[in-house]
Amino acid sequence: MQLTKVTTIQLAPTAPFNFDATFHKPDHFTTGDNYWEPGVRRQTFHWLGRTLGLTFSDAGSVDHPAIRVDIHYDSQLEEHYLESLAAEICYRYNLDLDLTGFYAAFGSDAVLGPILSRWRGMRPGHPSSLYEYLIIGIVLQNATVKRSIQMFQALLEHYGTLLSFDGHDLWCFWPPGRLASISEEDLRAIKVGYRARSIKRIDDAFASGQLDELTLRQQDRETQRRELLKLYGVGPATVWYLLMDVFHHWDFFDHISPWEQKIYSKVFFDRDPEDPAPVDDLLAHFDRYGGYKQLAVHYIWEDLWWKRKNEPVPWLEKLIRT
DNA sequence: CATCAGGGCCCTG
DNA sequence: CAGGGCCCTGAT
Repeated sequence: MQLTKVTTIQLAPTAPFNFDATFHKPDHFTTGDNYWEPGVRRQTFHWLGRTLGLTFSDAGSVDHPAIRVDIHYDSQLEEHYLESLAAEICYRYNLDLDLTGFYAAFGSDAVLGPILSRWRGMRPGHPSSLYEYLIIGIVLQNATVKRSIQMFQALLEHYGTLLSFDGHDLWCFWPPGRLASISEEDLRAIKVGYRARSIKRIDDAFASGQLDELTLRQQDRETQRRELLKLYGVGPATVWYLLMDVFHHWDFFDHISPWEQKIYSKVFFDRDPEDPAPVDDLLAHFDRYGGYKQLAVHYIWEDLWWKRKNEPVPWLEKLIRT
């Protein structure tokens, strides 16, 4: 689908704001639904029944931030639609997040201090809706990175829409309920394996109205956790990611998967990844970051992945099963 | 060739 | 609460 029309809006994040570290997370695997280069991020966006192509451009500085968003579309967008889209972008990327308390508390911390100044203004966040993130979470399960990418790409190519805009072709997610007429067998045929059942049931849950993202955002964390765990195929690992990335809770840390345990062990305790520190020791260690523990670990984690992007980190390469 | 684990989760006993 | 099984892939 060619998106030939363009309209532009400006967003004003709170200062400080780091464009690249917010709009590109080097630990997220890349597929054909977004394209980043310094100062520019292109991505598809499914919002209120419309498929859009978005180009985010850095139009300011860390201390005087501004984001230009070129919205590529094909049918008329009303003013109130643009307003709700802007609010949604703001939510997903945490453009209103106030980081001053976090920086004040840990700016002079021996470990965190240098990292905070290196990435000053970086926001946590994720481009996906709850539905989209659930699908991604399912294809991450029990698979190597390469296989996850393969499954996700196959899903996009079968059920998504290829959007052409701004000189790029990027895949856009399909809407919840799209899989109603698709059988579990159809999904298995594109090699998602036993995850077909989880994907089907998640799609059903949204189509039937059992789950509504905007309603769930208003609930407290434990309600969110409980509701998400009701979904077939969603367990502790997936719900942990969701509470952080989709629901933006920064003050809890209760799960560490085996591959992350090895990396944290090396980073925080300089332990041999083959003989990692117990999960409970790591969780206890994170307590020092109090109500900011997700933010603290996110900063340290992203710092590591940016480092790897610029130069190989030999011990880390071994732990990434591509 | 065969075997096995991988960025989990469900189900059973 | 422990452990087997699961789709597929590629490493060994």
